Amino acid sequence: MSGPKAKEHTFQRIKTIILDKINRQEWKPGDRIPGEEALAAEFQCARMTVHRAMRELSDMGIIERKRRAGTRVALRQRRPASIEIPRVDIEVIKLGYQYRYQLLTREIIVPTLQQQTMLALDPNKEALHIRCIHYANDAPWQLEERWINLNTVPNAANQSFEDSSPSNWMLENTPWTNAEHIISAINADSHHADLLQINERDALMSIQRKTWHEDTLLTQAHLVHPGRLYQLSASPSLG
Amino acid sequence: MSGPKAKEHTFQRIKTIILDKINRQEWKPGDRIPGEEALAAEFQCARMTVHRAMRELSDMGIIERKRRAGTRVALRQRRPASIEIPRVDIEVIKLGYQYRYQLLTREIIVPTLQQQTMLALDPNKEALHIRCIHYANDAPWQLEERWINLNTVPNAANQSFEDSSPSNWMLENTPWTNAEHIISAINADSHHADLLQINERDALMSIQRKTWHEDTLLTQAHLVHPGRLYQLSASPSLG
DNA sequence: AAGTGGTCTAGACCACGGG
DNA sequence: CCGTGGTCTAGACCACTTC
Repeated sequence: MSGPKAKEHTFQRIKTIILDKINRQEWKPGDRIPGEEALAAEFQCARMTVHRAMRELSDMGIIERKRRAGTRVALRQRRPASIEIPRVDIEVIKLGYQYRYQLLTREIIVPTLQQQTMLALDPNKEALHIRCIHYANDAPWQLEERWINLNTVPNAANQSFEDSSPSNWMLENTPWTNAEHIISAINADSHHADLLQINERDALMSIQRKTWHEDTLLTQAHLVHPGRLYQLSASPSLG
Repeated sequence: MSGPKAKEHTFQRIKTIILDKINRQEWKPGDRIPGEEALAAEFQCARMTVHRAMRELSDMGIIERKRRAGTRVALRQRRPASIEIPRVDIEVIKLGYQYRYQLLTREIIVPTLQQQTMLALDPNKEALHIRCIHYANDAPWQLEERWINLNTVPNAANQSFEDSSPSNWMLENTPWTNAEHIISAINADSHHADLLQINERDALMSIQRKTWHEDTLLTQAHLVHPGRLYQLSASPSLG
């Protein structure tokens, strides 16, 4: 019973072979590797097919390519990793817990000067400020504090956010083009301790997310998780 | 003074146009997008060129493609972000601090049973255990605790690690094929407080990294940063 | 069964940048 | 300069999956 011979694509086969040579140190960092035409001849395929394989290896950071100079095994092995920051409700359910959402406060106010500069909001303009908690099996999972720019997302003013969380609403109703995350570890203050039902000074994982459409800020969120419960995992984005 | 007309590649132009239509909600999530042949006719180019553009959009998670069913704007917008876990010495220098490294302990011992299972090390086999600190301007920046599998990385036994850190040595001398990172927030214990010159219970950012070559574990590292000083940033991997 | 995307080819011209 | 990679073409056949 030999397994069904899944036909491997030529470009994938070439990738695997090149990767293998690099991993076995047959080609060491800095070494020049044969050009596309030579490889195409060796693998009996079109140059485009080799090119596809090499481009993907280049995207992975395994090799470095320069015109005229040719292709070399990358010297400095990067550690780029892909991290998925998931929708909080989906994540909680996927872990087998029951998800619940609670709105704490919702107000349309003028941010303080400090917040204006931090959030890149217009001075003296009102913005929507929301605080809410996401629960997993009635245990606080994430505290969310969010500012929404009413200039760019005016519809948000009509939403009560009593039943559905602003993060989901934003994701589903507002197209965005860019986002930035800052991940850090902080100590819980008395406020955090109260809301998240933990002790003061407990370690918290903090995620600050800013979301833009083109060049205009849509929303800024500060997401805080109890450190004991929460972890992010990152793995290399492989080809 | 119109800028120099940098020639934009056709596939890139197509990507931009499609992305723009999606961002402008002209094509909404779930909508079907014209097929490759239709787009090729519209853009007056070969189908392969359209395919390249669409494949990259698909890799970005913007669209979803299925044979026969066609291409649709992705319903569930993913938030994959790219995070770079840098070499500690390079990062410290890049921030403008002076880098210093100090070895604390280095011993070849048999891991405890708990460590054996955690590290996937062979039972009753010796492994190299290292503890060291990385400083930025004489302030502790990162505490590193590392196990190295001597079956797969025998050369490590000959390294003193007194002058250069094991993480750099591993990166430069040992090819690896896969890695996994777990990021969490923890409270400092008395040990941490002592070594990192902080207070007990201060928040720490913990990064646990396992590195493999094919299916064999090479090394496992626990990297701990004072939370006040350290933050990771993640941004979408754009095309 | 038929329409869609996925791969591949054998050429071509172009752009970059090291020799 | 000129070798190398980068893109593009106009076709072809194949694989998948829904109609």
